[in-house]
Amino acid sequence: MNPPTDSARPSADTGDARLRLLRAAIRLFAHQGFAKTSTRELAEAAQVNVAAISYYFGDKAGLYRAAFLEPMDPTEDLARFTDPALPLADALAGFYAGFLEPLRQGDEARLCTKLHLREMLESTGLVDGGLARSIQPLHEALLALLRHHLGLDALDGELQRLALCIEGLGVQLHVGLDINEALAPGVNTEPGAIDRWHDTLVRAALAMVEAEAQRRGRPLARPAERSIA
Amino acid sequence: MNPPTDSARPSADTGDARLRLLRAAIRLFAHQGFAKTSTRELAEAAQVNVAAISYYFGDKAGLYRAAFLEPMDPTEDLARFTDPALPLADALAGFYAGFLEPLRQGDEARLCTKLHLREMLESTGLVDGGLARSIQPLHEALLALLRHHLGLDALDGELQRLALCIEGLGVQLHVGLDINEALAPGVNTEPGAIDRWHDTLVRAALAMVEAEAQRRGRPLARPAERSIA
DNA sequence: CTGATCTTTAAACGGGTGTTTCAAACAAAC
DNA sequence: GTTTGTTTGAAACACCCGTTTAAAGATCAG
Repeated sequence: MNPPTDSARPSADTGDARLRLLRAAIRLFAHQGFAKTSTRELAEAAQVNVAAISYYFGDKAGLYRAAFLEPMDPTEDLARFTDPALPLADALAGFYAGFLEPLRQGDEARLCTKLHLREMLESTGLVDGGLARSIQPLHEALLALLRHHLGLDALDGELQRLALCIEGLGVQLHVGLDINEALAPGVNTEPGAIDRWHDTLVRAALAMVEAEAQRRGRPLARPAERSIA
Repeated sequence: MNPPTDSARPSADTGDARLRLLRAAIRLFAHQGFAKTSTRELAEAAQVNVAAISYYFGDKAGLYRAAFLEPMDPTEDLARFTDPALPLADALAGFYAGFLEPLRQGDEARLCTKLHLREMLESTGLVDGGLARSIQPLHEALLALLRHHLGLDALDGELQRLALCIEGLGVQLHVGLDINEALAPGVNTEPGAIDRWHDTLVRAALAMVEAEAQRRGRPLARPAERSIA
């Protein structure tokens, strides 16, 4: 009669249906989006009655929100590169590590980021502030990092575009996971592929930042030691 | 009511209902995707009866296919940068021009590319080979360009990743049109924004290619004042 | 055991979906 | 003017959607 809320949930052992539903939601929503995923499909995938959706999450949108917000911890990603003492190359490596770590882990984490990416590209409007909470801080932190290493006081359009380009490289990896594999077979699947992508992305970002520093006639505050083998 | 106000229209063009439907399809499908767009919504937007969809295109999927394939001409984009005589910077400028031109034109072209991008990201399976036909040749051409300017005979993973990064920058512009504007207001809308994006992208790609040339110890045919360590 | 509370079940509801129907309206050829 | 073939319009069809309902099952304290 009284649906349990997220805060006051009964013992964990009974929440089996809830958990299965949540997992199925992450998978299906990530794969085919919100509109193309029906409640009956979700219920069947989770081996749960359709009514469980409204029972545990209110409605389909509530389930989507729960699946979306489940594992969000933006502060963790930020900590990897915001330290101003880090050399630029290391900071960029930390920045992209946040993008690549989900790929290293199992399908669960990968699907989670795919879900977030999907929301970013075509916002459903169901997750209020989900974008701002996860992306905006990352962007601000990257801007601060670039401003610091470029020795700039103010923020201008070129810096914004540079930041968006650097972020775009990371986003592209997830967004184009399938199509990249189609264009260049093995680029994502061969052993050590993720490490190679990491190196490539860091080098690319580094080159962009250095080129920008040169363009402005302001050499990098902390010249990154190139380790050319 | 007032079905055709243009009663004087000659019947040579099979009625403009088909065209209006096609235009509405491009707009609506690009904005909200296939699943979220209903046939009645399409008909109303085109000021056409619902039956016209099945009459002209068979069904909703047929209309989607028609809207998707309508203005596809990949050869035109290729011609902009495949000339081996072009300096690298000019070739890259031509490469990105293909991405940016739709942004310069009206909404029609922009929505068209958005439709293609959307299909690329979450393939509906409705357009058979639509991806391969439009993207694959671009990728191959870019690979050839890079191989030429880097003086490489063979094709390796690092070159593939470099090409995907360069393409990713162009894709990111369209994919992240809305979110980029949210993160950095004015970056897409201010006057001359597209020209600035063009410069930024070309510089970024150039920096990536030069860094790769340096990494391989094979300076570009047209080296900058960078000293080789 | 009884009774109370939480969970799951099957069926049903209203509404929206893609598609089809069929008759009326139309243009052009006879 | 009549006929013929085509284009349009409103309604109807069967189906699937998200959600709700009320009853049955499960769990456990007393």
